[in-house]
Amino acid sequence: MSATKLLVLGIVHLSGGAHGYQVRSELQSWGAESWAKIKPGSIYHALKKAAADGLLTEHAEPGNSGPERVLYRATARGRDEMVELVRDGLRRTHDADMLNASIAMLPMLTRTDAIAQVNERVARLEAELVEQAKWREHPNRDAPEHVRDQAELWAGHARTELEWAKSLSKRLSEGAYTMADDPGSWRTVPGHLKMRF
Amino acid sequence: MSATKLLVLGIVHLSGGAHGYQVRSELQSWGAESWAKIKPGSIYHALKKAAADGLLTEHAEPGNSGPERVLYRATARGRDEMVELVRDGLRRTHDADMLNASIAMLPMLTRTDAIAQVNERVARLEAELVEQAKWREHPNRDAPEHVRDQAELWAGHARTELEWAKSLSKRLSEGAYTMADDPGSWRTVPGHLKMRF
DNA sequence: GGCCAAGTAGTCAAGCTTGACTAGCCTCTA
DNA sequence: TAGAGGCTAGTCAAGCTTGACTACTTGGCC
Repeated sequence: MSATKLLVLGIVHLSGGAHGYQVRSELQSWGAESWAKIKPGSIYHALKKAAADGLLTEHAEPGNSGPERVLYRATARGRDEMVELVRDGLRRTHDADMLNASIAMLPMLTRTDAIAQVNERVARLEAELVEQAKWREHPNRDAPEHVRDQAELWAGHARTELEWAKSLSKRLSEGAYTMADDPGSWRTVPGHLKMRF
Repeated sequence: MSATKLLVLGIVHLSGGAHGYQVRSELQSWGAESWAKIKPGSIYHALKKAAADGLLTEHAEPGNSGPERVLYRATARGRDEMVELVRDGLRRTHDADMLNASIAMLPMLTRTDAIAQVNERVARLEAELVEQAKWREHPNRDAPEHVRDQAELWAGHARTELEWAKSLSKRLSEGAYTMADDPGSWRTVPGHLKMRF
């Protein structure tokens, strides 16, 4: 699960530099503990790891008020890696956490790129549904009955996701959201103004 | 994620004693690596942990042909704990892995119990959908636009799951599947015959 | 003025998961 | 008949996640 990594990198990028607790609070205000199941401990770990990997830089800040804290800033490599993670998360099926995280970080992509990735997802879901329908005609004798039944649920989820992805693609085409290449995006608006989109 | 624990305990119970590789193969034949994302390493770990916790017993078997191996058998406490895990997984929303694992182990429950748990899930999903609809009328200004959009996807999944759970409940009421209290269940059929339901 | 609750900021050990690796046996084939 | 490849069976270190814990500050209330 690199959803944690994606979200943590994303918040640091969007806010133009942040310390651990800030990342934690921001994710909390997005309701991310519930849909991404991220606990505080993981956030601090992910920040340190990303810094060790050269995706973020660490600046120790003496606590002006309150305890000492560490400021993290994005590096160019970090941004590239994160954009790649978002693209991957949009395409990859069977990974709800990554999808959720990627949606949250959608405006990191340019509009055309985002549309391309979402369309790729649509294509994959359609292919998997075809595959699954085939499987249902020739069920595996080894798998018990209720395991086959479970496949039914998965197919339902896939159809829901398919409709949703199609409508997202459409909305993006119609100009919804402020994407990376739009005026007023996180790339063109200075630091502390970014967090309130 | 205790889905691993549930599946591992479940296979050992259903087969009436198994060694690690057997559990691994059985899960593989169910396609469990894909829907439960379980890797071999986790299986061996889960078996050892369960044995340490008194949920399984360990019997070293000298390898008659091939390497040495360890036989695991279920204990009474292990069965109780597993039944509780299945019930919990059926009720708990927001945890796809547990739900999948619980469905796979559905016949561990008695029919009336299973129906009760599934109905509880239905009730919870309905409540959450109401909650979510309320939230959509008064969206949180702090959360960016696409995060709200993501909620849309979740609602879609919830509706799919709701329909599915209702139909499962109905099928169970109509006598589908061989449950724990039915003749021919895993509780009444001797050991090595159990794996082919 | 003093004390408690809540907020800020983060550490740490323990536990689970992952991916790569070991090692013996069996079967087929050149 | 030697070797490759695959199946059986499992180990292990490294990495990620979790939950509990520390410590300091601020604000409010009696």
